[in-house]
Amino acid sequence: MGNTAKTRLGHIFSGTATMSRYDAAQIEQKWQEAWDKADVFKATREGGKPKYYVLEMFPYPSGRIHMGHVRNYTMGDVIARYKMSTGHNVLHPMGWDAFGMPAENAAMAIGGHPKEWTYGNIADMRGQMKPLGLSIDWSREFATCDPEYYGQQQALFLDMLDTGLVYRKNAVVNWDPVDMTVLANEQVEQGRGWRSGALVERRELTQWFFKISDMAGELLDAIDGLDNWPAKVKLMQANWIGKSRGLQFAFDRVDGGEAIEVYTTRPDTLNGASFVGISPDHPIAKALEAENADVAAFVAECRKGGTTEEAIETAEKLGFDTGIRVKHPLTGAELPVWIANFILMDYGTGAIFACPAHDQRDLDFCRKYDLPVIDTFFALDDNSPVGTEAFVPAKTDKVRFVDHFAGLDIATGEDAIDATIDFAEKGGWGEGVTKFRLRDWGLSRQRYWGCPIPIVHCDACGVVPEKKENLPIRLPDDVELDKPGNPLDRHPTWRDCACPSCGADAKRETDTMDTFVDSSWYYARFTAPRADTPTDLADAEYWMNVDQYIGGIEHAILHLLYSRFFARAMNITGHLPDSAKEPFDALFTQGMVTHEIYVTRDENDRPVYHLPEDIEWTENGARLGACGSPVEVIPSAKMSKSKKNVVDPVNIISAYGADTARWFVLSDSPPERDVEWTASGADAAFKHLNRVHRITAEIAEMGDATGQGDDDLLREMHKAIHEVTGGVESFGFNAAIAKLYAFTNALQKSKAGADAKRTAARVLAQLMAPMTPHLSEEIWQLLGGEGLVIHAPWPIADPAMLVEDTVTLPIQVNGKRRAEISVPKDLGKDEVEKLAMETDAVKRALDGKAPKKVIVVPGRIINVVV
RNA sequence: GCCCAAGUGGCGGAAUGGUAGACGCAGGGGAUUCAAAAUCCCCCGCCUUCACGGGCGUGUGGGUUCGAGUCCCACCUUGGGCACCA
Repeated sequence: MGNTAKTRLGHIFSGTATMSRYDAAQIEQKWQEAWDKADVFKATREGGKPKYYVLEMFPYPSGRIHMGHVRNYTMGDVIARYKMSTGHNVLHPMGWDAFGMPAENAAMAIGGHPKEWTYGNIADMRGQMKPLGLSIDWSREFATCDPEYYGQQQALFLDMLDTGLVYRKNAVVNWDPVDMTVLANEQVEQGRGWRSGALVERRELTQWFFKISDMAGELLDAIDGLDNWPAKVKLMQANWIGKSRGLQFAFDRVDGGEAIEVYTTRPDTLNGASFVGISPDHPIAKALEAENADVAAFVAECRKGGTTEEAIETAEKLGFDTGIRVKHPLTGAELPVWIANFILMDYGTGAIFACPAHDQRDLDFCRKYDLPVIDTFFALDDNSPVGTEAFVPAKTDKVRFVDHFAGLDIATGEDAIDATIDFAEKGGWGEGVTKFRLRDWGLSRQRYWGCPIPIVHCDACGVVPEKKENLPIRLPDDVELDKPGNPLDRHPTWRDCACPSCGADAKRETDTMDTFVDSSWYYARFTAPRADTPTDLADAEYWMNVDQYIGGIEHAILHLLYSRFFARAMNITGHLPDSAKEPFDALFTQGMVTHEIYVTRDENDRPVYHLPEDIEWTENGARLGACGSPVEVIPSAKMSKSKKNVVDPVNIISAYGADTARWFVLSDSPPERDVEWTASGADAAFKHLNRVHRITAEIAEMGDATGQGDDDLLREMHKAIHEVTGGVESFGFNAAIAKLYAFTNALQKSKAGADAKRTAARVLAQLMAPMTPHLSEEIWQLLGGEGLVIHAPWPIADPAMLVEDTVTLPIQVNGKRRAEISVPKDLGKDEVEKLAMETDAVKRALDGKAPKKVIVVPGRIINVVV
């Protein structure tokens, strides 16, 4: 329980007001029961209403909800409730992304079973989430670790295998040579295994892959149609897919061996080639590795370190001259072939030609190994040769080529590339090709707590898919998790099975699926969560697509790209209609919840972190409540357990109520940016809700007397309707709330009569209902609103009430504001200019002379240039 | 290393290329009260001025424009992602 919050607010509750006080706990329980009783959040296809599907990225069941969840689900709830009140059948489901490593880690660290740990956490989190009053259809809830869910996922896998979307090949993993186990990237710390501390190596395993690269072009082209996605996410995805056009050609070997195919996106720099580089995983490197101890040692050196692109890109550049020589296709010059650790086998052909003058990596490499650097072009105004910095102009910049083979002189990089590809194709020694950076999706994981891959290995038949009637292939419960490695691999009997093809004794695949598979189709499953096929087409047809998807920007690439792939795969396999190939119509990426960090130092000057609720504030700054030691305050960062800068939503809800928590996370920052949780901000939110409760209760008790300024109040009301509606529809929740503050101020100050005030207060309840649904129901009832506010149709602003008769125009002199005038809204340009020229400020600035220019923007501004 | 964002008062932030700082917090002053809390009213970017006013001001440096927080270029700092964290 958050003592700080309770103490801080004790005084609010101790008031002696005769009016009933704002009792959040009582109000929230009362209205949650009313909603349950009326079953208002059950998604149905009835009534001929348009549908609206709002989905927040489902949580990993860590066991505790955090403020990030509160923010994420509150945003979705605002949209869902708003859409309910605008006449939609709303689908707003919740589930659990329940497979993954933390459950296995917990089992290893504290004992127990991943299954029990996970389902226990789900129960806890559901219990913490329900008090938030979210408009969720809980009857559709599922966890990805339910056999009913992952069995359907296995069926999907088999269908994808049938259609050629799944295949096997070798791929590298992080290998811990001490624990003899595969490590996740997260488990590699500074190149070492997190438990053993051993230097990690890259090792090849045969693994299952989804053929996402087949759809690279389509996934890229379809980005254009994602009108309601953030531009930055679309750009990140486009860059990730990485379409490039380049030249593919071969270097003939001097020794007559098989030619080396290379791919380059800068064929125009072929004159500057100083060596040919191949990946340590290139077939030629592998062949040499087998017969040459020096090569084997070098390649082994290259395989040290993790598999991440970051590790490979930032590693020190290493090279080995193979002694092989190739012929430059144009000049006939001999070039050496080097093995280089920064060349990826996965991209292009796994071999390149290096042009050090115009590529920084190549240049660093050539300087290190003393290879020649040949300039192929210069800037138009600078002939100096490349030194330590490669000359890499934008492809749209014009440069001057030196003695170019395709006859180029001054040209842009783009034109030069096209001309070179043309030249090579005409000469018959090369071909223009389009390639993608996107690699196929490796889905095999050597872990227990995931969806088993429904495959059987038979000595006679080879790799055989399991029969659908045998699904789900369930995870065994009796496993030992106390040692590293995959417990399925060492289970005495689970692997044993009959071959689905010939019936002979066979062995199950022991790898499980990447948890990204689980989250790549859950949105489709929510449309028919109990169907005995992956989806029910009629339900999918009605509810898909997700109209509004909401989640963290950290999922901008992988999760969203994999989901887009899966929707297409499900369409091909008959589980989704054509209309649902692109599953998320609109995407919103919200920011994180942050908090200040409080730290003291131990005797060794190491930081000791403290929870916000243990801090006291004095005139001299922050100190520890218990002992009074001064505390250093570090600027806000993402809430994390290790830094203890966390505020538990459960504490906040019991101190202030859910409506305050919801109001605050929406009010203080634009939703796409981070929000800093502050105790004073939460207090302010709570005080405001108290004030709304008090004001509306007073209005409810007013007599029917007429007052002054009814029309002004109603104008304010219509403006509030207009702006709050716009704010909600455009995810401007903080702006909508600012308007609600202003409208509340206007309502409080207004001297209007009871009728106008009640009308305005009921509209206030409606406008606040998506954000503070419990308080809104209470006010609505108090003011005699009909039924539940969740069922009341959203108010519509009267355009006639939104226009002002006069406008205030600022007058600038040379772009600086010097005066303002108030004029009728429709006054003509010439009259406005005349009035402006007569103001003192303009006369003073002109000093009797004529202005150079006068700009009048009607209804906006006047600028006099002197 | 590569890709993508974000930087505005003491603080969170607002602002279709058109009055920078809406709204909220913190702070100051006042009303109410025996007193306090709660509540209500007023002030509140920085410098300068008794005041009227003037100058400066949206991370830094340039540019486009009658006019730039907003558009363009370069840089700095912080955050997200980099394919086995979810």
